[in-house]
Amino acid sequence: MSAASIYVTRQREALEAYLRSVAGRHVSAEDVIEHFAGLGEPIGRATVYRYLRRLEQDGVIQRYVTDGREASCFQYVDESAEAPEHFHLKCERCGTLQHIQCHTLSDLGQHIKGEHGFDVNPFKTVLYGICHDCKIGENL
Amino acid sequence: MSAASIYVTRQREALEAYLRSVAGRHVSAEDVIEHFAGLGEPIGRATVYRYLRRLEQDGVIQRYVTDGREASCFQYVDESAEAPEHFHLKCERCGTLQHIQCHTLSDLGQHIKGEHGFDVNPFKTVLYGICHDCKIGENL
DNA sequence: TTGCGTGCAAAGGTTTTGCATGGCA
DNA sequence: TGCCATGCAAAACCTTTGCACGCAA
Repeated sequence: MSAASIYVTRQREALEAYLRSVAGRHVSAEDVIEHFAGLGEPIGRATVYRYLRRLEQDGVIQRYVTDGREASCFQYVDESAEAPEHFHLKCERCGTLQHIQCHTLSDLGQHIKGEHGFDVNPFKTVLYGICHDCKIGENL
Repeated sequence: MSAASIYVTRQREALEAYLRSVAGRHVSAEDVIEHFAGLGEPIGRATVYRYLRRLEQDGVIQRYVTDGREASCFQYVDESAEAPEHFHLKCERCGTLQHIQCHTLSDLGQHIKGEHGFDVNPFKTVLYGICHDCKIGENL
């Protein structure tokens, strides 16, 4: 599936290793850049963006957009490991992004596929709403 | 609910009328700007953005983000009329955005609220995946 | 008259692109 | 050696902000 990757460079190995190391979490391009800058072996902005885009096209990572001005986030698509199918829940109030795993959501995917002919990608999808804490805090 | 609106101006009336006239569809800020430019009575960029943000905060319209670089889209929240609770489906391949109305999705909202304490906002949420046509076209 | 609303232009943040150089195979 | 990958800076894109002027109340 990674037929596109022809040359193996220091930057690529470092980037892929880093992304794999944060497989459970979500990181932004800026996070990646800062990470390597902090390590003393910086990787150029353009390289990071180019590589992230490429990995996304290859299906190795998933990009998902959260809100308005905020940057995109990326996440390793680890088919085998401890990051199984899950959805993102983003609170419109406090901005918290949480992952949930729930068979009802898988059922939903089946339903939409069957009834509406649309194959939902749970990794990319972000459900918006108000989280528990915010709802209590504002007793709405 | 629109306690914030103090002055009534030509621009505001025109903007709100336009947004209401496209209640079913989704429009971007650019769409709005071009619409009035085409009419020969242009409204300044800043005014459009400021007003859209304000309407969003007042709950009159909903903003939802689709993909990466693309601009935000807006949509009138018409509680009473022919735009009842629905979800957005965006195809990752062809970019088409469709609306679906489906009680299973409402059920999902109930479930997430009950089980996960999260109150989903269907207007803002965009489900990503591959649409029927693209799936057939690429026979995946 | 008061002060919110408007519009222009400039700034801001994120992502892409042009181009010369570097490094894998 | 050939050609992809890198990095810098500049451009592109969407959105916000500063500031002076206009206009509703």
